Amino acid sequence: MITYTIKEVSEKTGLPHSTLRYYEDIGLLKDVIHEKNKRIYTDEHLRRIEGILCFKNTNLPIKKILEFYRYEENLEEAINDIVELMETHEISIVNQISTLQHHLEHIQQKVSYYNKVKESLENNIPIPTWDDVIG
Amino acid sequence: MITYTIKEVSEKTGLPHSTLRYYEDIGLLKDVIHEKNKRIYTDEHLRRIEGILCFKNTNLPIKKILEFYRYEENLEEAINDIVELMETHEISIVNQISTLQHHLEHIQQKVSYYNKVKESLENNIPIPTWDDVIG
DNA sequence: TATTGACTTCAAGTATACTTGAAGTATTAA
DNA sequence: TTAATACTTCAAGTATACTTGAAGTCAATA
Repeated sequence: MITYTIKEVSEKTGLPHSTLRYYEDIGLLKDVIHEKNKRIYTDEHLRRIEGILCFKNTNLPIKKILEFYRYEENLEEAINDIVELMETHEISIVNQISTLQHHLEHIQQKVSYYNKVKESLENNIPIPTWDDVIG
Repeated sequence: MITYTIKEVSEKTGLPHSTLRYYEDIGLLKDVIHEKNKRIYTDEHLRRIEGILCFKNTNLPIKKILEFYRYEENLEEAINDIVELMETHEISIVNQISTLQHHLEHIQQKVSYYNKVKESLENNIPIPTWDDVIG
């Protein structure tokens, strides 16, 4: 079986050692082998970390990620909870994307505007108003 | 001039009183009029809060938002900084969107998978593996 | 054998962004 | 005039997610 040191896992996942230990402390990473005072990780741990990062990067709070894995351990009893958690999270991501897209347009307008301002200042011509550029 | 109480601003912006006071404390909201022991807000404040929320909702940290408004007060000297801040932020938002879109696909697969699991449990048929549903 | 390097634990500290609570003030309604 | 309402200040507390520091362990090389 292929195994990894904490350093290798850290490099592969981009998570610092401290975070890997922290995730283990709070029960997010389970069954990490402790042998001769060293942690040993397997591909299963790497997959789990990938999953954690997917949740984390979509702004699911750690408590909810923990909940998800608790449910997964009792799939039969918790199937409704797990489906609801996932569907709610899917909606959350869709909403996050549309919020970002909406605000992106506004930021792009700002980029336009301040570039025009910059140009005007460089050429010593009057600074445009927001409405000159955007309105 | 149209003015607003803290309550009205809170209702219009969705920000609690405490947050409006906090933003004022840290210098994010400026020139709020204090009259007869009450705060008075104008449409300019509302526009400023809109801007703050645009930045906040796109995950620009408060320190950077403060920086932006400090730059804006010295547009001529800080035009390069402000353009850089905005362009960097634009890129950040584009990256956030694509990260979310990428992870959304994975979450949608999970939704599919757990819905199949749920169905199987309800019909007393064997639970599919991930590869059965997704692979 | 000693020292180096890579790990270990555990408690305490940090960063960000607010929120809460206690005590006070001003305006209005009874 | 008293009581209710709606605000006010300011310090301290909270939530989330880690990070840091000090002191110790283990195996391998000098």
